[in-house]
Amino acid sequence: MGRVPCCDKNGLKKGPWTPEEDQKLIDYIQKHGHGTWRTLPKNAGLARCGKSCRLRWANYLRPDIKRGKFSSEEEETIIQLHSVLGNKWSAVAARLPGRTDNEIKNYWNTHIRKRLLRSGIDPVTHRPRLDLLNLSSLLNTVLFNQPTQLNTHELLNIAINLLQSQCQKQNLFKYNQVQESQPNYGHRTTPQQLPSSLPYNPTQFINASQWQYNEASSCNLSENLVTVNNDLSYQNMDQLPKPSLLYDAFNAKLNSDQSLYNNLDSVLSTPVSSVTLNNSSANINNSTEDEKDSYCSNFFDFQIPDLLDMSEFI
DNA sequence: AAAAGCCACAACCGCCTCCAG
DNA sequence: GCTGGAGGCGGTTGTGGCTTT
Repeated sequence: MGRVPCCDKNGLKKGPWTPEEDQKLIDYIQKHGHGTWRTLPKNAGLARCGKSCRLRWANYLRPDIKRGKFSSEEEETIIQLHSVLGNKWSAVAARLPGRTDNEIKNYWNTHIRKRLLRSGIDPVTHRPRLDLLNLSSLLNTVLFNQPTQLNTHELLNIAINLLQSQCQKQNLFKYNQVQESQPNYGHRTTPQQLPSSLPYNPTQFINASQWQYNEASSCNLSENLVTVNNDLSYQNMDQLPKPSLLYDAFNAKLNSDQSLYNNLDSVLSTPVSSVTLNNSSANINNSTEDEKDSYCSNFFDFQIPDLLDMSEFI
């Protein structure tokens, strides 16, 4: 049989509220308070159900509602709260004075969720969507300083793994072709000078005068989960890696153990569902604006189009 | 200029929890 | 302890306005 409806809907109006209805509801509540919502419509002379009245009041007519565009601060607050509370819109709204759960929910679905997706962030887990990542989007994230939960090294590391895996799978990328087609990449060391042992360890490609780690990081793959152990911390932002090192590392990996790539290939052939980051204290989002500026200027010195062209080999 | 598509958001629906009787 | 009503909540839909074709 199901549940009895909250009110008798025969003859009750639905749809958008008219200004006259709004005024009746406001006048009644200001005079008597809302009391029992079920009996309010009749007392206020409204042909609506109590539930409709309650929603109209709570989401639109309440005097303490702040209307208008969400500020960037409010947007950031919503994202942070959502990462902790999930779709508990009423709980999120309780921490944003003047905003209703319905308004926040709508704003999330129409604006924030889409923005996160465009940035490669899963709006449910607030983690990068590795199943959608490719080299150019990764680099765009780094180069244009878009919000991300991965730091530069992690992005480069994953980009290398993904790119290599896909190149191996499709057999479209030939080492010699790259070597011949690439112009001078500034500080890039030649592939012959790079070690070919695996697993890939980024510290092997580091010029100590440019950047350094306290500890090396690692990237573990198992079934649908990628775990990036971020046990490193940067001495300062100027010591972050330059994208040219991606090319170096990439070349080095092309000479490396096939078995690892076969393993990567099998792992990455199924969509990766999530990423677990440990100790992400080096996240650039925690940096000051000056540090970010310095950090970005390093990248814009690099030949971005040439690097991005590498994605065409995928 | 008209039709189609897209977007934002108010409003609705159904399920859940709480609590009084 | 059980029942049912009231309110709360989150997902979804309807619709009007704007943009694109």
